[in-house]
Amino acid sequence: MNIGAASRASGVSQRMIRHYEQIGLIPGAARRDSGYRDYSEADVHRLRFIANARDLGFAISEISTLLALWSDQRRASSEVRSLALAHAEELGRKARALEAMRQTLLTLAQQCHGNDRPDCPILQRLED
Amino acid sequence: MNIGAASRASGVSQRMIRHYEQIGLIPGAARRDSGYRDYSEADVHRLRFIANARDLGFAISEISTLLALWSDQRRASSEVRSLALAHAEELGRKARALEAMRQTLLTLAQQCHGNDRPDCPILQRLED
DNA sequence: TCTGCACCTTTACATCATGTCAGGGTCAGG
DNA sequence: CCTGACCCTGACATGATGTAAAGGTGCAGA
Repeated sequence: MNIGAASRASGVSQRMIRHYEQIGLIPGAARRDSGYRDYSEADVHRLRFIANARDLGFAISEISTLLALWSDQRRASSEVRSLALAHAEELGRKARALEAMRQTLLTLAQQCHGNDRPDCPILQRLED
Repeated sequence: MNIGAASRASGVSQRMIRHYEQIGLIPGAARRDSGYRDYSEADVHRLRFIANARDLGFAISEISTLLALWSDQRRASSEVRSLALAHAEELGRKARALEAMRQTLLTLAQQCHGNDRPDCPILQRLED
């Protein structure tokens, strides 16, 4: 399977497939005589795994660990679980930070009459 | 005031002060004969404004607009308000996305007994 | 006055994940 | 054999920020 087909089958862009290969997240693909990369079903399976992990917000370094655990038949599921929980906590931190910013902005916007006069508590707050 | 003092007074790193100057977010600083940048209290005030806006998650392009509105005495506060509300909505979108990822991970982790056996619903889910 | 240290200057490279473009080679059908 | 679709590598861009190198400046103390 050429890279285009592998990309369509996995949902990972050709650009990122080559990138993942370059940074060592996935092994170098087999090559045809022409130099074209050649992917197996197992390769596509791994790419889908990566795409799903990315969708859950895992960073490449975390995915690298997940891939190792995935292919380790003797792995302990507790390792995967604690990685997932740590990541969930990190996501929660980020979500709460964004939410706090949002609340601040909403409060300020509420205090801003939003007419065509120049005074605005939002700008005043930014000056402090 | 040299850049180091301006940095300490505003909370913006020297690196970012120079960067903001380079990308045109702030005007080029006055220079001494030595070539050293020289900052006024007004310059520091503007840098603090930028730092506060960054803390609220505004992107540089949005801050550029905010700075223009800030220095425009004839501005309408409604412009500032709608910019803030649009940004708040964007923050909400991102926060909800992170929260959805987090919930997915928590659900999966709950289904994972987390012992030393290899089967793990988290990894299974990533395979789909 | 010389010396040393703290500060300043510019330039460049790194991050992270991803897009896009350029300049070329390959393959398959008509 | 030509054409269009595909593939290759390499390079540049994003956004916000850090760090490092190589060199000039300014001031205080010996």
